[in-house]
Amino acid sequence: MKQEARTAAGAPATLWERTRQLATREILETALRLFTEQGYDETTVAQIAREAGVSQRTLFRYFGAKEDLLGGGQDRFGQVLTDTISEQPADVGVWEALRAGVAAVLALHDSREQALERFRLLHNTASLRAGYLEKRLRFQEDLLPLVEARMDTRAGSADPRARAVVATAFACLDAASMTWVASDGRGDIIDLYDECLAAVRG
Amino acid sequence: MKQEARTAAGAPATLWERTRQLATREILETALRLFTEQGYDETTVAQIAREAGVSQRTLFRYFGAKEDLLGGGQDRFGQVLTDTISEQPADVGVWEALRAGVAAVLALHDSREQALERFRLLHNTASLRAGYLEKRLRFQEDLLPLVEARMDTRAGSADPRARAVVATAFACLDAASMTWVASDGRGDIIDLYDECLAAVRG
DNA sequence: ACGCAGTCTGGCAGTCGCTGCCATCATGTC
DNA sequence: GACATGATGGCAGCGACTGCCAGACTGCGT
Repeated sequence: MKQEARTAAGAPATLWERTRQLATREILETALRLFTEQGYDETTVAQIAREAGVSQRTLFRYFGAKEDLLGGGQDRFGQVLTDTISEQPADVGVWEALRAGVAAVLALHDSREQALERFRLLHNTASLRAGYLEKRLRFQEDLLPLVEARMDTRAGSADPRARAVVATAFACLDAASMTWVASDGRGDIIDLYDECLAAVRG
Repeated sequence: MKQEARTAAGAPATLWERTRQLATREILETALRLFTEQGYDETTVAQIAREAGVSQRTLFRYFGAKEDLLGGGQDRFGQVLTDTISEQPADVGVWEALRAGVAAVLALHDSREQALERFRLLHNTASLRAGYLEKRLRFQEDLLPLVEARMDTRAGSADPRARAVVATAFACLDAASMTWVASDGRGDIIDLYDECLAAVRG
């Protein structure tokens, strides 16, 4: 705790961190390659560890679960979402604020191809969807207070409307991304999202 | 295949079917008891099998997975949903048809207490939610053609609107049931559902 | 340069959900 | 009573994941 490693620029201070980053990258790349080559379920953690040159035990110390090997740091998504939304001016409506959050998260992908590959893997693999949906629920829970602040919510805990609004936003995002994948990445997801919302609130 | 067992009334024809039903019920009751007593994740399949007086192997032959031990035959939910919606007259709108389906499924529970207990277990157990959400996705996929038939959907596969509508309906159902559980089962879920939809469709 | 302390690593065993295989036993039929 | 048709239970095994322990390594003070 005495000497923080520089997170942004510059080489990491200690040798440990350097090797750690190297191993992390190696594991991540191996995993993504094997996943796309032979599918998520057909790839065992043991295989990834073997080909990445680390022990299975170490791999599980780096990444707590197999899902985490997808990379992209999905946990960051939640952060960006809540940050973007809470940064919106107070007079911006709920739907607009949510849209801004969604757009910010979508802009997080490195490239169109990478996004397409991730979404494709996600929507086509049952075991992955489970994890994604689980995280999604946590995001929804985190967003709840922010959304309630922008709606005149009833007192007490028996007001389902904020929950419904948040869940609907995610539902539209899902529909949009699924359609986007189905059409092989034509157009912009955010346009599809707008279309979904229009269809729902029309 | 030569002598069908009577499904509805009367004792089942063969002894096998009788014992089978008995074992099924015994397992189901034991499982539900243990789940509510000590939680879902804290209850092992081995324990259920032991206390129900069958081998673990047999238990897995009766129920393919641990989730299925929750009973209620959630697979039936999907059937009732699609049936109810497809039975709606052609001039009934999408939202109304979906609402009818939701109401039909909710009416499937034996009692208010049972429904509350199930929803509570569902919303509080991560591993259960995963399975539920997975099934939900299948239901959504099954509903898609029915909903598209009631909307003037664009040609091609790049129309996300039907997906969005279905997903929104489920999102509202989720929000409603979560709020219902949070308020310990006060009021009717279907009323909360209506409130959610009203909030979304403004 | 050396030793010590704090980490990191790999391997082993074990848990839990779940499946395939096979011997055994009960059931229904001829 | 003999025989085919299942149902059952036990065993081994897989895959994700965890706890534990010994050994290797790095960083730091001397």
